[in-house]
Amino acid sequence: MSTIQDVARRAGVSASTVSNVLNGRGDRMGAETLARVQAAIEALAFRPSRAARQLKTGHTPMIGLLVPSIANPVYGYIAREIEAAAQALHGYRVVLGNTYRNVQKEAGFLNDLLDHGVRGVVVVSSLADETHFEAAVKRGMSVVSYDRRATGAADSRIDHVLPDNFEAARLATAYLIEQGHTRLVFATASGETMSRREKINGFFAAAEHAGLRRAARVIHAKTLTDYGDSEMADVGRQLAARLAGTRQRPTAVVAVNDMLAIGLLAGFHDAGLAVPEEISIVGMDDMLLSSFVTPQLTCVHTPFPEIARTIVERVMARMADPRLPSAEFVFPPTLVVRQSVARRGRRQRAAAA
Amino acid sequence: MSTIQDVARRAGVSASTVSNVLNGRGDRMGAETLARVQAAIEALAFRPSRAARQLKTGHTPMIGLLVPSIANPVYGYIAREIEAAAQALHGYRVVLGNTYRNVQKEAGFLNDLLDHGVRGVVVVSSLADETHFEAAVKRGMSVVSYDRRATGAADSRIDHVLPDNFEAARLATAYLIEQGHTRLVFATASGETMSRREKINGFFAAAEHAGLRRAARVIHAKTLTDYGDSEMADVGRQLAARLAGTRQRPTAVVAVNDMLAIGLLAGFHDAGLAVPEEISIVGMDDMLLSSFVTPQLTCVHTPFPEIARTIVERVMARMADPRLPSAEFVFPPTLVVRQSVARRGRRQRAAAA
DNA sequence: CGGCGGGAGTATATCGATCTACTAAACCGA
DNA sequence: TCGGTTTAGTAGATCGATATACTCCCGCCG
Repeated sequence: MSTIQDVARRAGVSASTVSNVLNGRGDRMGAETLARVQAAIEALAFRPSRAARQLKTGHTPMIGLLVPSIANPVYGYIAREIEAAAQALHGYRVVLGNTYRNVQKEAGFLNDLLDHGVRGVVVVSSLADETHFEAAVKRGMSVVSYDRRATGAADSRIDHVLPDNFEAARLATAYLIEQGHTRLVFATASGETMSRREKINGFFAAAEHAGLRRAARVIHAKTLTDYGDSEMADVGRQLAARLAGTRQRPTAVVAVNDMLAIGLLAGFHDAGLAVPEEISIVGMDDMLLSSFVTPQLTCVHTPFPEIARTIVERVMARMADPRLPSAEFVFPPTLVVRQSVARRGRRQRAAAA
Repeated sequence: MSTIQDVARRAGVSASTVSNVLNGRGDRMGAETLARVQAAIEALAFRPSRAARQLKTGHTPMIGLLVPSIANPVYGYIAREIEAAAQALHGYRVVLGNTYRNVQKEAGFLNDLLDHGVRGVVVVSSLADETHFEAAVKRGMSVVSYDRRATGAADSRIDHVLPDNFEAARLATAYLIEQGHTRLVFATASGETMSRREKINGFFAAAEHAGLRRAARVIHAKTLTDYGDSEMADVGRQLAARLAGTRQRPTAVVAVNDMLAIGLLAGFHDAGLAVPEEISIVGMDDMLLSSFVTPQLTCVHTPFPEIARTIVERVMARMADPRLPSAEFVFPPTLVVRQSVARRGRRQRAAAA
């Protein structure tokens, strides 16, 4: 590995001059000197050491990315978009950490990033408690959070990017009602994240609006760890088993997310209940696989690529100016109709009664 | 952010002494001095700068992780395991890169890692051409490759960890034959990676062994980009459509991986073909979602957690001693029987004829 | 009493870049 | 011809740690 000194020597100039070339200040020297330096850089295949650079400048082109578990396809999808945007648009690399929704792990990751001189981080779907992020902000970290709303602390300097979870659930529920469903269930994992809370509110709002508040209820099941992966699908499967055995079975269920919806699909299939003929399902997220399950999942779409771009732009902006007032970016959901919801007319209702 | 100098001043010692404390050489000083230094570190919440450390030592506790696309759930799963192992077992962080199976992107990532002083990298499912990795090795990088076999160059200093792909396909195919299937197809994406080649060989070997070589064939479809994600599932869906329309339809298909198998499931469903009653499917990988699709996917299991641990141990070992002779670690596959394969007796065959 | 070994701790060069402040020469107009 | 301004380029401090090669002092042995 050659250093800036080697280049300087070979080009017959000082290290300062090489540094100037490196940093786009080629105009501060003669054309021929510039050419000589460039030739030397080329010849030695010289690449400046990031560590040395960072030591002097305090910057390094990296951001952290914290997800509950990258094995969850939804987080994988966002992660891909974020990495791609950071890299292509800003030349930044991404340090990935699985947090398993664990405060210790999150705090540890943040500390390590700080040690490494990384000054921007994206936090995906973390728990409600934001205090460790605020500590990091105080130590100079720019934090952008995905899928969490701002908490109490008004001037926390943390940006929040998120889908409109209330509206997403409202939309899903309203669609079911429109299709003639009246006995509705919202299925989720126990453990309250912010987004779950808001989805539940949206669900009830839609039910209320249609005068079905009393026929709408929420069911949930515990997970061992609550960080996603196939566990979320497991929850769906359990919930489906429970619902299948119920008297006065609901005719439609709104799933807190697509992973859970996929679990419901599996569980209803196990129980011999046909979806959507006997029970309808709406998911949320619209993950890459949602159109590959049987039946194809009707769900609320989240615009992940746009969201990822916003997230990345925002970390970059905040790193450039940490005093930026914190902001919230809410993305509107849209409904994607596929095959997991059936129309339920008078006929079926009569038959069921 | 306080520095080692601040700590030294506060403890009334030299920076050297603080450095000694930091690096576990507390025995080189009086007990009371040690205590004073520790107190100062504590009081200032001092954490040494990685950049400075790295500049001096040439090391940084990070490895690179290169995947075709982290949005592909299978890669997400391995990535989670690798990150967890690197972090928990060695305190290393992971820099993630999506390569889209693109040599330029891979080479660029490798260069960036080298610039950052990262000296170990895990390469998942890359293309056959290994020359850019060898270039990185020459520049001091320790490379461990997953799911590729060693190429020609005998002393490439690259380790290879992989499932036994030949055996995996052989196992899947043998199982189908055992269940009475005779018209077999191996479904894959076009574009030859090493692992695909070996799986195809295993497929034919099993067919041959059963005297069914002439009834076995391979079909494939093009992908735009060939890096996984939902595209692999798309290929499956296309292939299913094609197969559904064939005279002398196969009775069973071996999918090159679970993502493609899921696509087949979707495609056959679209075409009104029942799986497994009318056509059976075996997948490979056993991804987290394979037991959640309908019907649950029978597939060959890959022991990802063990594989991940081996990979991590190997990068660490190689970073500790780059002259380690390169090695290959092959993991045996096992069959997981679920619901996507039906037994096919004389009766069905007669009916089909 | 002189010298030697070891314990406790420090001075200083170093890693590889950046950047501010400087110099030396050329140029230029009056 | 001289001071002032550009142009071209450099010296050297600096970022924050590490590590080698010291120093200083004490005790102990012969």
